[in-house]
Amino acid sequence: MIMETHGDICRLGYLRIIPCLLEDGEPKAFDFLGTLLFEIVKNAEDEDFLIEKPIGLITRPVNARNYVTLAAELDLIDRRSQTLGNFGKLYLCMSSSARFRRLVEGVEPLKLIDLLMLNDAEKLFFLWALFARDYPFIQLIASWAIKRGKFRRQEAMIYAMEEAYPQSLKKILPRSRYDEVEEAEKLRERRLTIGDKLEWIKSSQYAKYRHIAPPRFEWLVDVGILKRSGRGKYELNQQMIYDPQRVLKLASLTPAKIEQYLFNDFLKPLSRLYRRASRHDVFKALIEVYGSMARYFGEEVDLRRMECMTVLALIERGLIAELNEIHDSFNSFALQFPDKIYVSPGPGGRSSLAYIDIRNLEI
DNA sequence: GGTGCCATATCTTCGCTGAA
DNA sequence: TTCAGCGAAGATATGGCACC
Repeated sequence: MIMETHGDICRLGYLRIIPCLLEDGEPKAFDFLGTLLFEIVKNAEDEDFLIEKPIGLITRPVNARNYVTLAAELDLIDRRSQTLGNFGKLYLCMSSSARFRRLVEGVEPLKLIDLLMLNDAEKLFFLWALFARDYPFIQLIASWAIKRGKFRRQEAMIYAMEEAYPQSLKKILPRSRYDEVEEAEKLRERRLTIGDKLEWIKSSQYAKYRHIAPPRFEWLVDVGILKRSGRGKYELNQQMIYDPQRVLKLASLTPAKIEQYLFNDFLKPLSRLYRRASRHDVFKALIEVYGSMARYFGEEVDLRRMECMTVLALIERGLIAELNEIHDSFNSFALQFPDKIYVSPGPGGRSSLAYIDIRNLEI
């Protein structure tokens, strides 16, 4: 679960720049990254887009820095080494990252709308990262939001902080930190003792609410589940590419089961938007994804992750294939080219590692 | 009244120095 | 060589305020 958030960090789109800043492999202090991020985005203009009054814009180095912290929480950055984290490496394996590389290199400027809006593959990527890293808080919030359909921010904050937050802490914190759970369970009681609304809004408890709950609803807007319907109001996004019932199912799963569902049944509604990938498409995408992943993770790459990334790579090309199909294809390619494609057990036997000799493989 | 943005106080970690 | 003490730098939590 993401423990550090700030009211500023509402836009996931900015996070795509951060892995590109770390691609050289050199460790970078968070303040330095924040300054770089600020310098890159400060000149992005877009008068048409600004009419919609988007929130969470980077306007100062200090809020750019808060985005760097969020990137670390989402494992785009590895906090200890201050280099690329696992999700940061995975994002760089997507072809969608190319334009942010060019932006960082100063080759191609981008408009504000390009910095903030995610394409479908990126929406799925961030949904994956959020549900994996903010478990179980984001799941509870997403379920509540879908069941409500339409709601005000105030009521959403109350639910998030007084129900979802204590439940989530209870699930993830060890017994030694049970006092934090007990503190969270008293939030409602404490709020109710503050009679005056003005006093409530000025209270430190309200300040805490503002920094923890609202960004999460904005993230659900960015991944396409919710949409803003006026100041401080949200509703279900009727144009969402997903099926709300499948989002509810996804929100009920433990992190270990998320990938299996997200990249299989969850994708079925996308079939009406994308052309079915052929075996040749799948093979080509697998080889390319392997090539990218080998660059960041070494020659033996996590098979499951490679297959998930292949789903995203196909969506980037306007094609769709589910994880099970990709897995079957990989197995048949491994049988066809046993000397060039093989799988070995990963550390601890939990995952499988794939190796593909791409130099001598004819597609 | 509610929201979004910005600043800063406080806490934590890191790294250097010198004494044992 | 180890470790305590200290200052600096970095990280985090919270509060204030302008504006809608």
